[in-house]
Amino acid sequence: MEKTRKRSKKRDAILACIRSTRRHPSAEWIYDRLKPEIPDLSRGTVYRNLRLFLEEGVVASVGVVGGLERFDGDVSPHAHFICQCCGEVIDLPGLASLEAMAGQAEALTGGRIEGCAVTFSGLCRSCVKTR
Amino acid sequence: MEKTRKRSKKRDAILACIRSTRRHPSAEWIYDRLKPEIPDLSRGTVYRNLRLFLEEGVVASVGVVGGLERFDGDVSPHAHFICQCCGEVIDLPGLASLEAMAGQAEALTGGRIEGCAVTFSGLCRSCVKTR
DNA sequence: GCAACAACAAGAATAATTCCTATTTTGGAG
DNA sequence: CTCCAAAATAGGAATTATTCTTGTTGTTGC
Repeated sequence: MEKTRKRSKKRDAILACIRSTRRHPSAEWIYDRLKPEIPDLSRGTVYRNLRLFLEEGVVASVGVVGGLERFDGDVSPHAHFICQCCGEVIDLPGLASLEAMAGQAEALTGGRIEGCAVTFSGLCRSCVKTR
Repeated sequence: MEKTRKRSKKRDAILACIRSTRRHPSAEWIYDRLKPEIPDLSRGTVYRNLRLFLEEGVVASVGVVGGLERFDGDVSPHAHFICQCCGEVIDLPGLASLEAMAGQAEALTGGRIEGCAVTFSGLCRSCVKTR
């Protein structure tokens, strides 16, 4: 609404859906969630708009978990924790020294850095318990 | 050689191939490179052994670039830079505060952290020039 | 050498994503 | 409001990386 430049109800619904959850959804999850509400929604539309959002920078890709790419409506720099057991993706805001690292990386590569993903993996608290 | 517990010439060749390059190869790249040398090599063998190596911890997954998963024979903790233009993956060793971040993350999640991937993306030096 | 078992080849099967074409929706102009 | 051109979409076929299956080959220990 605020940032997207182009029209379309479905596009808006997809973006709203991503922003409405902290679950870091996959394309299929978004499709399943919106389909009842918008019966004539097709997967192609979800995939296409996700790519557009990535280009525009209004959503970010968190990585691939269990073969499905996961997205995040929060594009501010922050890290993620991915549970190898249940596949849950958890935000880790406020991690220090993230920008310092980006600076070092830019100096090392001599390129232009546009994104930064810090991802920890392991077992989340509840999966640790059940083992 | 030093670390793998099980037999097989082809398995050894695949691991040696990964360790012989800094290009962070994909499964297909490994297959293409070894095929002339080992004509009766099949893709299944490459994929299966890569999964085994991941389980054993002798190789690491760097992420998916352009739809292909990329691997790294260097499993020591270090960051990567991925060029969005040419797809090159560059090592960034010696980045400070990586372990401090892992500690913070473990405290935040209350889970068990087993892996850590720091990935910067953008344009590499040569791709910046050609733009 | 031979039995037991792990590794393998070959290609079929799977599944996420992209692509293609005809149709629909949108926003603006008359 | 109506009509038009451009943009977006539906639906499903096509693509493609990866996994799975079956029968074969190679290896190890005896």
